[in-house]
Parts: sequence; structure tokens; C-alpha cells
Amino acid sequence: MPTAPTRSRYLKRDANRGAWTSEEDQKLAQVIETHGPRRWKLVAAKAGLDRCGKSCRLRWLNYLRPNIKRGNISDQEEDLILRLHKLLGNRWSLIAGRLPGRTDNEIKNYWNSRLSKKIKQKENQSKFLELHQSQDPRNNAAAAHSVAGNEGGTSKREEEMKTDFSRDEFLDSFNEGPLNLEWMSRFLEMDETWF
DNA sequence: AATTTGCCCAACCGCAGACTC
DNA sequence: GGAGTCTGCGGTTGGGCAAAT
Repeated sequence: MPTAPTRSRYLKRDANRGAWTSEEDQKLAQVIETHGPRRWKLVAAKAGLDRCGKSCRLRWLNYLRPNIKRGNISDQEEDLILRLHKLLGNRWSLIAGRLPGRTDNEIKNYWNSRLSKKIKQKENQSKFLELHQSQDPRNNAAAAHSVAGNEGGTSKREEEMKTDFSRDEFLDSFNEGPLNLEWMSRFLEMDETWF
């Protein structure tokens, strides 16, 4: 019985896989220079590469594209990634769009290999602290007072609406091209309670 | 010196939405 | 409008390398 066609059949199944050679890079870059970075299937064919279009696109975006920064993610960039991830979740391409020269793949890798561990460590630390503080009756009284104090202020729903509004505005601004790194950091620092 | 382990990163895969005819 | 195709995205895999044993 024939299996239902899947999108995967559009991939060049018998194509070359694995690491790219500098010769392949050169061919790809040459074709993109004349045809532009689109119609990837055509680009692969024009370059005479035994690669599928997808593979060519990925190679271009993650490695050959001009102005790519490689390695050494700065503290400022790391901080920005952490904040943006809190805001956007695993929207790597959006996050990468705010970090000039960085690719979504690089940020995803950086997150998975380093930042996610850092965060887990922090969470464990704060859980440990919470546990110890909650065993102290003085802290429980202070916590109860703090909750009572909030009851007279703005409602939770109002707070949520405010946050949603700001977040929507922020996300809208994402469609308007890359922003200055420093500006972005300052913007995210404006209201830590967001996160 | 040989082997194992863990980490990093490039590349692949499948899916969903956009586009084209 | 619908089928076929392309593009972009996020998740996952696997090879290379260095550190640990």
C-alpha cells in the first residue's frame, strides 16, 4: 500500500549531507551574489551542489551571510537573550532579530547548552532559600502583610491588562527592523516586574 | 596512552504557513 | 478554491573535541 505523500518528499533525499566544504561555500556564495538569497532549490541547482535547497538556505543564514558575528557572546548580549526569552519564550528567530549578527541557531544552541543550565541552577538556589525562609515564622507574617497590602490597590486583572498592552506594543515594534542593542537593554530594564 | 564522558555547535528533520499556478 | 511547492521555524541529532578517569 502506498504511503501518503509527505512534505519530506520535496527534500533531496539522496543529496549530500554533513559538513560543508569551503569549495561548496564558495560556489553557494557566488550563486547567491548573482541570484540573491531566494529560490533555494534553484540556487542549489545553479551552484551545481548536491545539496537540497533547505541545506543551502541554512548554510547561508547561519554561516555565509555577511555581518555574521561568531562566538563570544558578550555579557550584554547574554543578558538581553535572557530577558527576551522570558518575554518571548523559544521564539529564537525573533530573539535573534534583536541581536545584530547573531543567528537563531546560535542563540538556540547557546541557550540549550549554557543558559538553560544557569537558570536551573538559579531556580534551585531560590527554591532552597524559599524553603529555609518559609521555616522562619517572622517571614510568614511579613509575607501575609505584603499580600494584604496589595488587596486595596489595582486588581490582578488590571495589572494583566496593563502588561498585555505593553507587551503587544513591544511585539509590534519587532516588525520595524532591528533595534539598537543598548536601547533594547534599557527598554527591558525599565520595568523588571514585566517578567 | 587509551578510553570514557560531557559539551558545543553545525546540520538535519518535520511541521506549518505562505506562495504560485 | 485547491493542489503542489517553497520558505521559515523550532526541535533534535550526531560528530568533533577537550577534559576527566
